[in-house]
Amino acid sequence: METKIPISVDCVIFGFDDKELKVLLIKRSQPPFQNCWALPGDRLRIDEDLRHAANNVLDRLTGVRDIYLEQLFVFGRLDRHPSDRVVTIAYYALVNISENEPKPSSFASRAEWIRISKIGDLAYDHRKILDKALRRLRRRFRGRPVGFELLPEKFTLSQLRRLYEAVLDQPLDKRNFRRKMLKMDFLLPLEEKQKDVAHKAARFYSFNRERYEELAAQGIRFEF
Amino acid sequence: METKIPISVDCVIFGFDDKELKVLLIKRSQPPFQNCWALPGDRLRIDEDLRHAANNVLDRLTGVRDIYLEQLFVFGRLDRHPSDRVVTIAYYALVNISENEPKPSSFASRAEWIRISKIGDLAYDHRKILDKALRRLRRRFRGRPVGFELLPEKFTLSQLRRLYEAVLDQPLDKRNFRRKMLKMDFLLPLEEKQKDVAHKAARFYSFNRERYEELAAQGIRFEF
DNA sequence: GCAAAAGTGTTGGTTGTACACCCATGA
DNA sequence: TCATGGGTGTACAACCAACACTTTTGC
Repeated sequence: METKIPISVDCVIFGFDDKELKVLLIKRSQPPFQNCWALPGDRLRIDEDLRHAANNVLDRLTGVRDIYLEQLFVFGRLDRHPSDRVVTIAYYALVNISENEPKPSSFASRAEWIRISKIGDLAYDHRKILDKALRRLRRRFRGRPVGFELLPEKFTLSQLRRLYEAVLDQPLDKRNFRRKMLKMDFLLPLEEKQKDVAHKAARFYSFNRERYEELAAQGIRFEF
Repeated sequence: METKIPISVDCVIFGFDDKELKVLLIKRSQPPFQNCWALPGDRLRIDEDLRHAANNVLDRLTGVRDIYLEQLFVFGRLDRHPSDRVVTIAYYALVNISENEPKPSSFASRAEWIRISKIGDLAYDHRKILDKALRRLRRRFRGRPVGFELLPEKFTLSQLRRLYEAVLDQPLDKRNFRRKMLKMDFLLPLEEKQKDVAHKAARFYSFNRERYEELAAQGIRFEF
């Protein structure tokens, strides 16, 4: 009985443009699913480490590189691929859109940031993979402070709040949000403020990752 | 470039004997890692669905069958197998020890429930897999009411508390635990009480899964 | 001066935590 | 009658949700 099976990796890359949550998709230039939108993904080679493979695939198809990919789930239904049996390992990541301009290549004729709300069906079972990634993302946002990867280095508390509102898909009270976040004590207030805005300039903050790790190591729980 | 890769499935099966958390292990009768303890696991066949494969493997090696296995993680380091490259998909489950007496067969010379605290190193990277499963188990126990699978159908609140104490590895206040659990309103108090115990007989409860699903569907969060 | 977003406190209700004694039972 | 675990209540602290006005800025 055959026990060697093709494995692929697929990447769900989330970005945020200060208003909406987006995902990095490619348009396939080849069958199967020619001209369909799909998650960037390709076969795993036998000498590739899994996470490296995911990074390589992503780079090959979209030019996005060197990001931290986290394993999401394995999808292995017998019928998930139209011809072969292919087991796919899905990875996901959060990145800053403005620092990751996609450039299509290989079998991707296009590679673009697409708004979540505009995404319909995708190639293979990629829509299911995306939905799973979205559920995971929401759970993560409630359970601990993530998502700083989706923002620029310096951000205002309103930007951070809008991100949470976009991901959790619900409005959040400005004052309570601010208090809760600042109490956690891993946001570093900067001297710098917004400029050229038609309203009171907001203070910038940066995420103090070291402080966060320190607190997390002490077992502190950051519920949201 | 070769892109077909052997895949295996490994199962981390947790049980609880009213005192300690245990895991179902096999002793391998074949190389590699002959005579080492290992998680029950074997190759995935090309026509097997993933979860079925995990159930089949578990049944073949230990006789434990028809349990709900949840996907844990994929382990795919290039060096995790001494000769080939094998990517493994780990599954985990919680079962009631007294209803799942292991019977070794196939390449398992033994199949036993082993106390977590007694487990040293295991074959392959199985120790790492076990550690990951333990971390997941603890997180699950905090985040929602799980673990009823580890108990008999009817159980006392003390049994439930001892389970939580064993998994979370910390003592819990009797009164607070009781209040918190009962407030969640998915434990069904039964008329039946303990018998032949040298102290006041405790009331039995059962887990009202329907009520739980109903509450969960309403978006109620059960933090512990 | 107006539109737009920033920033700021208080209150009432809920929840979590710490803690100690009496009860029922079998040996 | 003693040892064992079952079962119960309260008080204080911490946390959360709801809510409105003043400030700064560019146009």
